Amino acid sequence: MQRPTIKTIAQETGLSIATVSKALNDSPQVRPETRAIVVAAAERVGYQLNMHGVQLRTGKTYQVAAIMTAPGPKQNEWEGVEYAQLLSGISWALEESPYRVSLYAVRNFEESLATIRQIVSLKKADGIIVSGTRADDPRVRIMQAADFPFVTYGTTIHNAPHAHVDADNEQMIRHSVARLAERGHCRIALVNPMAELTYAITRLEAYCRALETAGLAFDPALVAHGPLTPAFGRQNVLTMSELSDPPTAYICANEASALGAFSGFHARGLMHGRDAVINATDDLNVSQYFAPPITTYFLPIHEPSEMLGSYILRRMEGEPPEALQTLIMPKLIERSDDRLVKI
Amino acid sequence: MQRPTIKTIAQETGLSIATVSKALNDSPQVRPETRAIVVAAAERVGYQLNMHGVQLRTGKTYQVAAIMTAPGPKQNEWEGVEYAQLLSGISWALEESPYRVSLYAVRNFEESLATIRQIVSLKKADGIIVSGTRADDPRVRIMQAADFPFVTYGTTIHNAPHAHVDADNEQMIRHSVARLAERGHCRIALVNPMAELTYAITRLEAYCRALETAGLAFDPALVAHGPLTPAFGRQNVLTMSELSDPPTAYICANEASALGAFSGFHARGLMHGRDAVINATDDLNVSQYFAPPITTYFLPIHEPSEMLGSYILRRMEGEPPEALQTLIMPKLIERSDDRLVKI
DNA sequence: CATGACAACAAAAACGTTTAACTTCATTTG
DNA sequence: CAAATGAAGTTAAACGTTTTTGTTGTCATG
Repeated sequence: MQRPTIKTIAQETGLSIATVSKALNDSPQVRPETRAIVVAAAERVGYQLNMHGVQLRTGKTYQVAAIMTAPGPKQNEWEGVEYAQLLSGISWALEESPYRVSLYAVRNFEESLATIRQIVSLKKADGIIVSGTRADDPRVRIMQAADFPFVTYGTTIHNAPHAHVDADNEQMIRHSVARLAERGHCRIALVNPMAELTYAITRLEAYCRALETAGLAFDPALVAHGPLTPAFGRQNVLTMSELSDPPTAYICANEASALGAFSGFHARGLMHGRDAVINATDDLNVSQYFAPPITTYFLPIHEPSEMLGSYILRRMEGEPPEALQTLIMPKLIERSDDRLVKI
Repeated sequence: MQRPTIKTIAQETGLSIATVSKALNDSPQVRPETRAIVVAAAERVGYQLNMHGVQLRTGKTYQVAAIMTAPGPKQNEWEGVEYAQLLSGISWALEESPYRVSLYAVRNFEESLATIRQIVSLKKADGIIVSGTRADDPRVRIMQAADFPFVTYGTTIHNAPHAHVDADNEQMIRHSVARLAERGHCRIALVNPMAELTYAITRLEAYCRALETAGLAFDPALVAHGPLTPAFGRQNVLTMSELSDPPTAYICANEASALGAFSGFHARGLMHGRDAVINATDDLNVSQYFAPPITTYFLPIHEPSEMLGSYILRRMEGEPPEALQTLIMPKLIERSDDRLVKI
């Protein structure tokens, strides 16, 4: 048997399809009794709205595009693993809505730009969620110029205000540096994401200011920018530990690089808590299983991701972007004392 | 200005929309010269196919549903992180096709069942990719009964043949056990996924057979089934290391549980290579950054994931499932000798 | 009582595409 | 040469909605 349509219900009830449609959409043009009849009939025949008809008629796609920048298949690096949780958070936030998340995996920034351009111009989605923002992000410009609803995971600096969610990197780094300084660290390394990303800039600035506040000198040799992979974290420890005045603390931007830093410790024969300590920003709460567990600023990733989902819904409803901006302060989890115990 | 449609091209060329449509779809009913004219006009006006029209007319959705079982937001466990890579691999495989991957995040098996039931009955997608298969998987039954194209990541045992991709767990475990036995291990622990999953069964059987071949006794106390989180890996080491005759080797089903096992080593004061060793199955190649790096069977996840993508395309083309079944043998990467060095 | 306003529904058009059925004309066939 | 065939188009219907416009009947208004 064929799948029932509003036509089926129209025949069933003796009403016109127009009335059926209006009844199902709670139009004030049908009176309650009629609506009840329609709804009952719909129930009876097992009617389910056919989205394709709606999409063609209204031009809406009921798709939210999630742009996911994942490394190419050649590298097998532990990068971008938190996307899984990010995506499921978004997906859950859209669960009650008619929207679905449509995945666009891209290899790099340029591809994400091209993809977004295409989605916007061909209206392949009603909203876009994008991460890895830059200080002046051309993707944000494109979407704003087209008045296209979007939310970013990460902030921008030079763009007009837009809906965004991010960790409060500024506060977090300030607090982190101050805390380590209190514990006697004078040489604090910053393992930062790639320099063009906004949060690299934010973190670097916060780092500099916090050093200044603590009366510590800034040394460019203690700052590194790059992909937040274990390889990168490891490499930084290998390099920096060879300095004449090596760091006694590493602030890693995520858990992957922190794990790599541990690997560097192992290679150099360094011991955590004696020669140096590692702190990190934690999305997945996995650093509790490091040996030893390390102190992190923990932001359960489902929080920002569900927020991204609900924000894009509200943006698509027409809510102004200014009302949809949140910085979340990650929670400090002290798993180690982080004072150096010189034996 | 409005977005051009085939109507625009029809006016532009003086042909009917039917001919335009056929020309663009390479129908043999239009002659090459006409086709060339149409294509040129399409190019000139910047025509792009509107999928909504196609979808309504043909009933095809051009969506591939990826069912992703992610843990609920309460747990913040390092679980299912490889989904990110899996999804991007699928997405890339579909890149040249008109299909998009539509994400369905579910919390557990029951939800995945309900979701698949819905996708199939309401035809919300043209194909489904699902993972976490069980020995007799009701989801597979549903899709087969509806003659719905699908590919599973993982095998089944009691279901009719279907398209699937998986690691060759049988071979891998046999090899792994034999290799450890060769190196003098008599007490080999198996940290296995949840018991209802097919690959738990496959691994367990292979484990038993390999023990027998090696002339070793099977001890149920050395086998554990559960969620492949770091917590689970850790817990198993904590428990098993307290046995009167504790394991000297742990075979972990993934890197997350292996990391947790290390955490257990640290808690119990065990030293890798002296008291016991850890081997794992590696998707992400991250265990090279463990301290010390461990021996793994490495299957770069982009391989099976791109295969999933191309298989679902071929299934949707109507290719029989029997031709779309692959077990991939992961590559052994020996990062440690794995003989115990009793000091 | 004629007029207009309003409520509640119906008719019909439209979104962009594919495709079955039909037309036209040139070419082959017996 | 009449009839059949085939090539290359065209016409029109259809997919399932939403929405504009139209119709009908009731009721209040002056």
